[in-house]
Amino acid sequence: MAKQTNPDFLNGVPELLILQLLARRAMYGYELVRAIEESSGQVLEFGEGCIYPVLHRLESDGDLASRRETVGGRSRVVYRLTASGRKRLVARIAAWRSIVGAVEQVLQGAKHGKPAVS
Amino acid sequence: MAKQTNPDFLNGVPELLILQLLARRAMYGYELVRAIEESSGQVLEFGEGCIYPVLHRLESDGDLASRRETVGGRSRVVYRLTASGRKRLVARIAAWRSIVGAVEQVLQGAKHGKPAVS
DNA sequence: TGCCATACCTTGAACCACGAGGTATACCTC
DNA sequence: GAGGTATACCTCGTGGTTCAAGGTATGGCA
Repeated sequence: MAKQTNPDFLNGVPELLILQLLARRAMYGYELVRAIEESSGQVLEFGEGCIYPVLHRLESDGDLASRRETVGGRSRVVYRLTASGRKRLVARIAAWRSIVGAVEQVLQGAKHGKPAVS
Repeated sequence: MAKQTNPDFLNGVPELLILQLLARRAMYGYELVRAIEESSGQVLEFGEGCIYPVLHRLESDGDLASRRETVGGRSRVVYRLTASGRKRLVARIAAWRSIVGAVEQVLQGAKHGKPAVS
């Protein structure tokens, strides 16, 4: 049995990936959903109900700016990274690498912390 | 001021580390709390309110077995990994590496998924 | 005309880390 | 012997986050 609750290791990962992808080029929500799937080799699949709230929160925090665009009669909301968002991305990546490094350290049974980054 | 909400990347990490540390040797809750801090170089610090519920859940799932021990008048609950828990650890590590690999792939801007593991 | 893909959004539930609080015993100091 | 600190266990409530499901609307295709 052993119910698997939901210890997926995703937490802040959508935000990190959104910031990273938008750092390369401006995109709209629906595009981001599939860009994450494709770019991760179908390993990471976030639904729209997960992506949109993050976009709205990041925008209200000033980390994203949106611009309405109409292509072929279709209305899209295109997001781009602001300067503030770029700083947030750098901080998030640093935090991510710190966590990953620490977990790997435990998994490999290291006894003493090493100052060197990967 | 760009509130930092709580996008720590910890989710299932306590469970993973507990399983890993108990795979090496049996430990009790209070010991685990500080073993995680020390073993991760003070990067990961989980409170007791986070560790104990995980221990109880893992035990009720049959992944841990507990044994009461009295040392110097002090009562401790020592946990050890069961066969089921060992399988869970292997699965959790595989999931962890899969996630980390996928995120790194996106961060490095890979376009096509590669079949090879890291 | 009907169907699917595109494109956006909201809502509700479940889950998890975390802080704060609570109990009890041993050890050390005063 | 009185008081504080460290050990050792536990529970509760809160907040943030993922996620499935549902809802709306338009364009292209058969």
